[in-house]
Amino acid sequence: MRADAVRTRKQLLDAAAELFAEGGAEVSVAEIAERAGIGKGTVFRHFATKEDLIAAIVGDLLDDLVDAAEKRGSLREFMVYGVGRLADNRALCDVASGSVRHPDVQAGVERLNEAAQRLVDRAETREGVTGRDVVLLMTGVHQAAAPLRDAEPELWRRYLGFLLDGLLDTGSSAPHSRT
Amino acid sequence: MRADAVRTRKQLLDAAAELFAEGGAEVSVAEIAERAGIGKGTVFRHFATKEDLIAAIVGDLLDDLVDAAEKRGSLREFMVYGVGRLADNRALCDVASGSVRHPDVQAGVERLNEAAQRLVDRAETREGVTGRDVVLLMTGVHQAAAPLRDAEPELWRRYLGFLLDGLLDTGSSAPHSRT
DNA sequence: AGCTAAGCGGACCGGGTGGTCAGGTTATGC
DNA sequence: GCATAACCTGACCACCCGGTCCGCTTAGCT
Repeated sequence: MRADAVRTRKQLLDAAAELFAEGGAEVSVAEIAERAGIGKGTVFRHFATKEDLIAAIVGDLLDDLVDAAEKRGSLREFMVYGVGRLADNRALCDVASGSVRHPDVQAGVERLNEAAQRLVDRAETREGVTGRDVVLLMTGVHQAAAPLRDAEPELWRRYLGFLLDGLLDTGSSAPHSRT
Repeated sequence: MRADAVRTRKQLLDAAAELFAEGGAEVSVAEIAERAGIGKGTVFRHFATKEDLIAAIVGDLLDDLVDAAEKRGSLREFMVYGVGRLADNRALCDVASGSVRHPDVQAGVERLNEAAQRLVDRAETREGVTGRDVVLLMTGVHQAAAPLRDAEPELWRRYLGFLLDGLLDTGSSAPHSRT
């Protein structure tokens, strides 16, 4: 790959990551190209399809979450981190809601489910809770708080608290204790 | 209003209600007109804008939920009913996710929040829970289960159970409180 | 320096959208 | 039955989208 192509590709990926984070996967290719300072045709030289570009961006986000699942100690910590990421990245919300059907993305979600499962195995949760449940419920918590994202950006923490009290089977802290 | 116009309007509203329920608010006006057996121009004779049509349909759905909140005894029953409605009506999901900005719809949501508040007042919930929280959390529960809507259509019941255990402060069957 | 292929840009294409309008049709009051 | 206004229609418009393509530029090897 030629040196200038590498530079161009980086500009493209940076712009796409930024715009997808702000506006979700519906951001137009033209807009991304403009932000990257390149032509629209160039976008399709690097990625055959818009979906492929989305998959490249979202794949990194999912990898980051998998890392978090493996490095963070507790299920609770992981969920706090995960919902936080959902809250500041709309593209992640799009994959969570199933509107991104790219195979790479689905594989990434599968890896995330498995990583979450490992956390569940180590945690004391209600009977029958799976890693997949945890991942889905994180998106639910975020979606609930999303309409007030601007007015109350920290609302999801409260909602995640409600859920965790119903989900975790902690012998220590009583479920309904404040914060 | 002329008699034939009344009939036409009904056909339009029926078709729109059906299609919005199945496919959400993104269903095209052309599609609605076709299903109703009328011309596209006729749609705009009855509703100045597509948003107005959506608001008319969604307004009825919200009224139904307000009725449910007033007629159902318990908060739990209401939430089961509400999430069930979300599960079988995509237009309702769209208003829940905030993608419908019509003032009539916002007013409807506000009425729903108030009705939910009355249920909360009568229920034993965790401190500080509001009717608005309840409405938002219903959408969250649904959104969490939505990606598996086809594979496991009843999944939301399980997730709603988790949430209710964290939300309700039932003196009788304390969920996990080993106190 | 010069050759060549890789890289780039933006006009262009087909398809789909919400919305408009001139002109034909029909219900309804008289 | 007739006049007329309300009503309906579908061709049409402007706009936006993802994706293509060809002519121009330029990096990099020799």
